[in-house]
Amino acid sequence: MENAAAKKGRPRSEKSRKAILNATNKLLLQTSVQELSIESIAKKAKVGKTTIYRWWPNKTAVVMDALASQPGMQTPLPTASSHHDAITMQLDKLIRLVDSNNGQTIAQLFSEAQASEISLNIFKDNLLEPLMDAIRYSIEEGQKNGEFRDDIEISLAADMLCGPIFFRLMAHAKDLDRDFHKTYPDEAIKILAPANAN
Amino acid sequence: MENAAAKKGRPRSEKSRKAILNATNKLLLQTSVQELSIESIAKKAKVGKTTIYRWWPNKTAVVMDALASQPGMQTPLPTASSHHDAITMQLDKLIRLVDSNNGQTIAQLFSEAQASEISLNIFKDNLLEPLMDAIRYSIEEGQKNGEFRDDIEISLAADMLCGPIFFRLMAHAKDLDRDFHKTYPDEAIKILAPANAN
DNA sequence: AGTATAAAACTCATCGTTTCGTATTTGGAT
DNA sequence: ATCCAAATACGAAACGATGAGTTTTATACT
Repeated sequence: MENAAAKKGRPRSEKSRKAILNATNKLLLQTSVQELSIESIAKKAKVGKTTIYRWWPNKTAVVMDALASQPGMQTPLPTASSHHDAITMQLDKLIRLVDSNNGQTIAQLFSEAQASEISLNIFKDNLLEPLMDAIRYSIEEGQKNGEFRDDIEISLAADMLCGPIFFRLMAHAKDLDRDFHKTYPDEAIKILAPANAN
Repeated sequence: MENAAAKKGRPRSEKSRKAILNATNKLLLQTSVQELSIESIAKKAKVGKTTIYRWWPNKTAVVMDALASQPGMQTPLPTASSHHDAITMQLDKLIRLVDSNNGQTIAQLFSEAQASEISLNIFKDNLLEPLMDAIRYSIEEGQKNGEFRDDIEISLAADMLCGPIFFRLMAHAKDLDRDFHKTYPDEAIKILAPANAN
């Protein structure tokens, strides 16, 4: 359906798309994802509601796109000299992400995802899994080369590294402070330290 | 307003209250907290919508009460022989809680709390903080008597113990499986092991 | 006598869909 | 190249459905 260069008619307006994502980002500075309505986006973007519904399945998808469209969301990590460093850098990046203006939005997206299977998948595919995959990969490689202890399941270790960050974001975001930034990654990675180390 | 034994007239109907909480619990087996409407509760409980609004401030409060009214939610922990054991038992209890029928409901309540300050406080006061307080207390005592290392902040350690459980509940509840039950508490508490141990 | 109750009607907001007339682009024919 | 017709996206408006939270009223209970 998506192939077939033989397609007539008017193409999707890139102008509308940008206006919509832009308006979404602006509105998110003032309201929560839950309070945000498709109608308000349409109004702010000076666009018909139909246009939004045509291109996105639901609100979560729009917000996710809007988030991704922000500059700075796509910056790759610098290469690390060890898997240990790679992981602390990834955790550091995650902490900065949830402590930014977008932190609340991310928490709210994660929340929306609890009510709808579709939203959960959108959230996972676009944000959570890429992040977790990278961490799981680093854990696996670090286990292979002996940097980490290998008597812990990879998926469990990844949850133990990332879980507390999301938990703090949702339970008491105030405490995502400088001290947490500084101490958490180093503290967390200890769970992977080989038994003979320390 | 709530005191004053000198009150004439009809008192609050305990029958209505139970019917409402009961209906809420039943409906929660079929729908998410987000989808649950006060109207549907009223209808199922054969009660006027007004009655619900008179006694609870919002949906979160009703659901919270309904959850607490279930048998098994109030069971105290057996006394532990050490703070180490106390914590693993508390973690075990938390895992059983979120892996029960109520797991999804708890995740959804946590989610609702992200959009509303009132809901967040209801959730924290009734569920999260009692739990976290107990764990923080055990950490503190264990640090005092030398059972745990004391070069980690109590609040951080508590988040590192509980965070992964909530994270798994919300991100991939399927993996709250028997293996997780069995391995997580023992694995998690290692973060508190003294440096010379192992 | 006083108050809680169920039921119903009400206002208001928003959702997601549908309809409609218009604007715009494309591909093919000339 | 130029024009035309088909195809499609567009904004605006209206729709029915749903549910929130309030108000009213007559009734039941203590």
